[in-house]
Amino acid sequence: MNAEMLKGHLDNVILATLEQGSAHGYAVIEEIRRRSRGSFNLPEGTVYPALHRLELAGLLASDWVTPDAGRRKRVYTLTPTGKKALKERREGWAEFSRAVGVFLEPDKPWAA
Amino acid sequence: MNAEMLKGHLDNVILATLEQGSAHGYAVIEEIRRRSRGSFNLPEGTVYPALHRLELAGLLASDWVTPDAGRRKRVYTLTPTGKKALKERREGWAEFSRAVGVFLEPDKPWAA
DNA sequence: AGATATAACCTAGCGTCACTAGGTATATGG
DNA sequence: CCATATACCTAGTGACGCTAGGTTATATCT
Repeated sequence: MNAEMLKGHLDNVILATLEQGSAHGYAVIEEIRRRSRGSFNLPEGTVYPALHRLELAGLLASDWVTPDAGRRKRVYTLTPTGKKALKERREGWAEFSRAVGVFLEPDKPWAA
Repeated sequence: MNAEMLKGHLDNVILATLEQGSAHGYAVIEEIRRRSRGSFNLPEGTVYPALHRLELAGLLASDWVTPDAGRRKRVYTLTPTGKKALKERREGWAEFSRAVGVFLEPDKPWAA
């Protein structure tokens, strides 16, 4: 599974991760690795810019949190716009994966 | 369904299209549109460079065909290397779509 | 005859984006 | 003291789908 595949899908994965609850960047990376069972082991240089992009686009909001121990964390939360976007992107993914499946999943009946 | 999604998947779609039989570039475009039921309506500037790329990589071979009427066509055929690559890429797609599904298909049981 | 449309090919340049590689700061365990 | 893990950041690179423009050939409509 090469890295190029993720292009255009990373944002959706991040939004879906934060749908389960707010989290800081590093935790997002770990949660994506966990839920994907290791299929998505994303470097920070991939995720941090994506988070900034999504905040700039208004789909996420962030708050700096200073814990008693350890360094500052930036906690991201899905905005209402982000929730709406996620819903639309789910439909986009459904159409996309269905279409690709026609070509790459020949065992399925719809592969005409 | 935005265009960025296709990145890293177009090659696989093309290989799978030519698995059904050799075809020239323009026909590949039409066949992809047909099989995807219009989801993939790809411009020539997307498909032709991809075909050249795949031939350069040894996954496709091409022959110029001069018909009685009309202009010359370049007919592409899957090479043995291409067939093997397609098989691997099918597995890559299976893993990828499973992993994304965890995030974007919450109705499915595996979405833990 | 001229205009338009479709089939069929091509490529230079653009923008997006995941990734590499490097940096900073805080805490813990050997 | 040094390595490891946590936690953040960004400049630059490379890959690639797409835009926009071009060429050649046949058919159709005015």
